[in-house]
Amino acid sequence: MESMGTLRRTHYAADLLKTPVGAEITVAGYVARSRDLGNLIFIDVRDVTGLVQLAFGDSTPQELFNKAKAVKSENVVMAKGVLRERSSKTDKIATGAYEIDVTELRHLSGAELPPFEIRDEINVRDDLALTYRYLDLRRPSMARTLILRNKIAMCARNYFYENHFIDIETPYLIKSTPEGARDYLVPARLHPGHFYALPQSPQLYKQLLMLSGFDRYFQIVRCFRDEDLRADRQPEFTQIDLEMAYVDIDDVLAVNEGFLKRVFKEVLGRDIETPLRRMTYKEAMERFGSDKPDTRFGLELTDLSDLVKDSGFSVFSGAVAAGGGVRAINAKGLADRLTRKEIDKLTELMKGHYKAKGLAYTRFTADARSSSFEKFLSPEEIAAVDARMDFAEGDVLLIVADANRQITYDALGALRVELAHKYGLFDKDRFDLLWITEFPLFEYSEEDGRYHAKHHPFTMPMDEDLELVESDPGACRAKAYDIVINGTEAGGGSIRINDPALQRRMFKALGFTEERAQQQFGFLIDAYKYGAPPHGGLAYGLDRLVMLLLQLDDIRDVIAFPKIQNASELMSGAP
RNA sequence: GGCCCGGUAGUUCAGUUGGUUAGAACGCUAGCCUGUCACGCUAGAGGUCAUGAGUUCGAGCCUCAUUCGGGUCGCCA
Repeated sequence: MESMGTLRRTHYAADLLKTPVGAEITVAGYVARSRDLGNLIFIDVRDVTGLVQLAFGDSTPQELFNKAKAVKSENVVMAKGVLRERSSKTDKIATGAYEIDVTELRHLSGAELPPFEIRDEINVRDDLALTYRYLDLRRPSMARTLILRNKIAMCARNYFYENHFIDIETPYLIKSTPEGARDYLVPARLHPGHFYALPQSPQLYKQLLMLSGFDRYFQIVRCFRDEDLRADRQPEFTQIDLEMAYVDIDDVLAVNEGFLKRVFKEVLGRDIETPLRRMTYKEAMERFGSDKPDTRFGLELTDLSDLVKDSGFSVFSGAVAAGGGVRAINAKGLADRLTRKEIDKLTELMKGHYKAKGLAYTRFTADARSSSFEKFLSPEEIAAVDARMDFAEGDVLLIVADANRQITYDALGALRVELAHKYGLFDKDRFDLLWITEFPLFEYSEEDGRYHAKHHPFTMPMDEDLELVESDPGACRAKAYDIVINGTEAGGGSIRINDPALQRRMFKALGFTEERAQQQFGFLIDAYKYGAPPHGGLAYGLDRLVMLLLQLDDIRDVIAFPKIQNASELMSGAP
């Protein structure tokens, strides 16, 4: 091991491209790979920006040459020398046309052999990579990802700052919230038996800031939810959180469209068309079976209830009679690939995961038209279904019928996504952004026998639905919106209630007694008595945004030190 | 909490119907090599087949349990 002495880095790998040949420069980093050709040695040094090749040959003094020979993988080195063009170039790496003719090499640190090779091409077991996450992070793709994440965060900061949003920190040790996800709890030493909760979001605080006169608030903030993990869900995650006063829906969406346009331009160099498309919750459910529709492909749902309600197939007629419905997808042109066996697999998926009773089908190949249900239908009914579905040779018709309409949505919504991914039915290079609006204000909980707030209890009802809060809560729509990108919810928000009287009605509809509302949200209810401008906001999942922009499918790939499925952290062993 | 998938050399994997000494590639070690860039060539080291029990003349392979990891449903206002 040697010290740096007076040597200091002058250039990163990426800087080579804008440095004149002949310059004397110093680089530093890890030995990614060395190639010893006998009387010629090449060493690839990796820094956070990329690779640079060190060359040792004819002009290298013997002592220096021997030193270069002894350097092993992942050792830390610093090298000074003259930038020159390679006599044989490669376009496989960014700096492939250049190398450094080394005059001085410092061997700053040895290194044990890492438990896995540090290369992007290699696919190491997740748990091993995460146990040695600090080594995993040396991989160039991880560096690229975290640099890009930073760029997105900077872009958000700049944009919102320029638009007069003020970054204000909100507390992490807060009062536990009654509804929603489970809270992480922290014991309060000075109050034995009492606990703080870690915030699921800064929701209440950002609303209070609007009442304090900070018209526009913004924060990139960590949030915590003690729920099970998924490929796109971590127990602690980062939100780009914002709130604005003196606004209605259109104002919030417009500001955020500006942000999205800028992020896509700055980070990916892509122009997205604004204003973004908007779709109501109702339309999204009916056409795509989901409140976060992936609109990069078709396979839309079609309601067949009216055509088959009197049919001899009791599964169909029964579902309609029970108040549910019969919905279908036409898997256009997939008859050859979607074999009977594949359909059976999909049926199991629908039954197992989405509570569908089954999956009715008609498969129309050049050889035959086979169906699980057509024998029960009249020729007129079949013809009517064909016409509505635009069903023809080469297609497969897939139908879910259920007394519960939601099940037909869930099952077919998942089915169209499954089909599209399995058979590559969309352009992977495309980005579809849209707003989903007019969410239901309430959601009925069978378990609790009462309505829950779908977004949160401070969400403003739509102006024309105000009376429905009492008369028909299930039909009442909210001033709530989600931003959906390629079938993923990237963010969401709402306009908040700023009228104490309306807030009281809301609590009442949710089954809160006056006392309970006061106990849990007293400070907030009181605050609204002292003058509250109309306001609303939105929060993005930063992790998901990074994932989407980089087209990654695991949220752990965009977080430096993520947790695994049981919410522990393999490297440190927490908790 | 339910269901599904997986654990074989440092790494990624193969391993036939249960049958002799468990293989490959990469990595590692040593030697040779003056333009490589996944350098090449030669040789070598490296294995409690996740753990435990069972079935069997015989188990990497079959059974059960445990454990670790992954996916998914519930859950995620």
